Amino acid sequence: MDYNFKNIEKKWQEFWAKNDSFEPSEDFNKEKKYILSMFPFPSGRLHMGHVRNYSISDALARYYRQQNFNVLHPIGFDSFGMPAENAAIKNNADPKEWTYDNIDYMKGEFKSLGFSFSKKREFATSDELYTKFEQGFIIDMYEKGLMYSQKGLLNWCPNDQTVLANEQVIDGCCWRCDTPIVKKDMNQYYFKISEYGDELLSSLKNLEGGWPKQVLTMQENWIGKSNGLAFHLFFDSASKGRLNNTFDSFDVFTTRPDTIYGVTYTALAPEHKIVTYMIENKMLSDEVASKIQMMKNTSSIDRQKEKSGVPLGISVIHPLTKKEIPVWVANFVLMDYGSGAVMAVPAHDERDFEFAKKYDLDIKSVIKPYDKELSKDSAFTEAGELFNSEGFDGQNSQESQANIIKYFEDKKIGQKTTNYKLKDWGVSRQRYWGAPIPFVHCDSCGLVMEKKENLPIALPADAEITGEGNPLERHPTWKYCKCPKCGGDATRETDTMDTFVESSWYFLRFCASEANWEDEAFSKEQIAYWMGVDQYIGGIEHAILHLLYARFFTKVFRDLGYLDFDEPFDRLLTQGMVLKDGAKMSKSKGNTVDPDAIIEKYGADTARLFILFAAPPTQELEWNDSAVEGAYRFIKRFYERSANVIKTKTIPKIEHSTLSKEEKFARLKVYEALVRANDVYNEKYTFNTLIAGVMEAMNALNLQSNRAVWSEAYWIFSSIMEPIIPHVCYEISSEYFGLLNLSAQVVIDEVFEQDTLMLAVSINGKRRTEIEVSTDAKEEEIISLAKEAASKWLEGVVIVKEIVVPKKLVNIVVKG
RNA sequence: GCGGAUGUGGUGAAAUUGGUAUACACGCCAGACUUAGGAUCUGGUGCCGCAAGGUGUGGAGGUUCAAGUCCUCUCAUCCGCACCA
Repeated sequence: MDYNFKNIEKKWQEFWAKNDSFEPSEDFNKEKKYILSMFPFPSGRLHMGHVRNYSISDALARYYRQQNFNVLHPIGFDSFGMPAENAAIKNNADPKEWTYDNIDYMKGEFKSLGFSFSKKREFATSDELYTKFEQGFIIDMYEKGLMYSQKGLLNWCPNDQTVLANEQVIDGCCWRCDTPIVKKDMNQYYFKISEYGDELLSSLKNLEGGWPKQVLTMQENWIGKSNGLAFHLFFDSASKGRLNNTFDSFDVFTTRPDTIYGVTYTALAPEHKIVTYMIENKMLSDEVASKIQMMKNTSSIDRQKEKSGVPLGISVIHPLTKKEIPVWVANFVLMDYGSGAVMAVPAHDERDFEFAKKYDLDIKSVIKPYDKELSKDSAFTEAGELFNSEGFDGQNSQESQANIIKYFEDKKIGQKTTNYKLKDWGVSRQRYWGAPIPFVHCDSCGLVMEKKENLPIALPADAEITGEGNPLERHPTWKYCKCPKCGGDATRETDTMDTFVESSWYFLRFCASEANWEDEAFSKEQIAYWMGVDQYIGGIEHAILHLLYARFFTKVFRDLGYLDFDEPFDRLLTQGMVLKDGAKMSKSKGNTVDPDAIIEKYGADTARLFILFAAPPTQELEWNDSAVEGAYRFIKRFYERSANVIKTKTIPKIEHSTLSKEEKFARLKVYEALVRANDVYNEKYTFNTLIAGVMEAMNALNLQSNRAVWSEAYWIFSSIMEPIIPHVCYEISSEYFGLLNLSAQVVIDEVFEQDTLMLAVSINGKRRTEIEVSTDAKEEEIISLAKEAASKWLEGVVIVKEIVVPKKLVNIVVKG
């Protein structure tokens, strides 16, 4: 009866593989559950974060299978991306070979962990069959006007030699290699995600309850909606002349129209087109021009250190007071928000104040607090009462905002406007290992979409990857093609797509059964049945990027008519990180624990049990070697004590009333564990408490030796623990129960019925003693028992009140 | 600065949602079995105290018969965003 995990785990892994145990049914009348873990990048080996991620989803998938749901629990590989190319540069490897070798190895790891993934729906996003449909979608999006190309200032990573999306720039550095990014003027393709900004924001409401609050807030902040007033500031005639009449105005946006009368200067971003024009046409002194150039060259982090600016020597007219206002260039004005220009109200905005103090600009107060004096030493940024504001004097900030906007609109000099921080998603990358953008450049037809029947446009196998430039661009033949429209000589687009495009629809592809893979990306019917994902599980690091893009794609696909819902993921669980020695496991810190080594030493069940027992899934998990041993010991005991079980094809019938106290107690604990298990799998996901409940019940079982009680307990345990430690549970279940117990378990009430129960007795809320009372004892009876037991504490005091909380306690309130 | 969380034994963590604080596990201590134990089993283990008892969920107040849980203030830590006009 030795616990030989190696034999047991191998045996059941082979059994599951041979029986296709985890394939979803095509019967769409069954109730479904779609359980999805974020798919991995095939970096080579699984790490503990993966093991945690898939242990959680596997537990849910296996539970729902037992409950007779049709369960889709797929896995795939997010296999395009730069590490493959970097390996190619470093080791002269073929990115494709490198990727698919890694995938093979990781599939072996999945198997050795006993994860119940559907095998038949596995794919890698670098599969040409996946690229084929993705390219089709891109063409659709372009034709629908949801994708466009534009020259613009882009985030360029000099190390990775590619453009990055705004979302991929962290603190001014590349999200992947931490190299400071530089701005580069390039042509780039964009998805119009900003067009969906409002819906992406408003439908976050529908995710409340299902998604962690933190993620909702992060997305809300990222979208960054703000309402305000936009208007033109017109140059005075002298300034217009200086600008050769090329410009007569520029736009500004404010969320504080109530401060409009306090505008004393305005500021443009260093990259603003008027500034560029003035520099190019030598309208500024060399000194001023070089100062502006320096601002442009300064990274966004350094720009935050100190405000600086220069006057441009031109002025605009205040739209209401008609006064002249100087125009400055200021380093704190961002080109990519609003119009790249601001009206400055130093009296009521901290930045404007700081800038005005530094350059000795006018400060004009127009709002005062209701309850105190206006300070001259700082900006008053709160709401208050307007003054110095002509017809709006005396109004409060809030009402005046609406009134001032209306005034601008009535006079047709401005309008109510909504601004978003969310920018369009730049998706082209100058890299090899990605899905080619299926467009063709033709001298006579311009930009032409590839014909869908020619898809996929696959990568050439013989590209030279050196880390410099774009391998597709440099390939001797790949880019030369015929124009799909006129048939003339043309060239292919050599940019590839951001890998986040692949992960934005992979969950839809999983809904397609293998039989249809060649013909369609997915069918509407299959999608309608399987979507939305009932439970999505992954790391918080995807809170913005992936999860926002996937939501965007879902809405786009809806508008393209591919599907009929608005949000892809009904419930989201963001798992905590796996730590060792208080820090995130990482190769550079040398504090990693290799899953393969743990499996070799203790087996997959131990790894899974430890990971789910050590902390609730949403919390950080500290790796602890001796606690792993503890998990192993529990499984070993669990297995060895199954020797007490009698073989049976049904759950044993037990006459509860004939049992001893210990036997009754053991049954109580067993059924308490079952109740908790249902609660955990359906609602709470706190697997640690479920496991604790089973351990408690095991401890209680050990105090008695009734083999019927043991058998009933194991019938239930090997069912409710199977989602967590499947191999050993299958072993026990097949040995004693013919695998017939791996299904929904019925809670019986009689075990919870006790003859007597213990009530705590407290005096003034302080626990003093306890009493045993029969379950049908009357309240007076209980009180008198309690008084008797607590007599010691009742001498010389007056009883004010007696409170009986049924099945819990008696509280006696005393005075004196 | 704005936003989101989290603070409970030596450690990871429980607490049926206002009702016996510390379940379960790790660690530690003791005992048993052993030639031996880093195996296994049994028992103990919040803190102070010989005990009676006192005290205890970051801190200070409050509501309540009763607060880890609700309210007010406050401190600390972590995370995200950040010159967004």
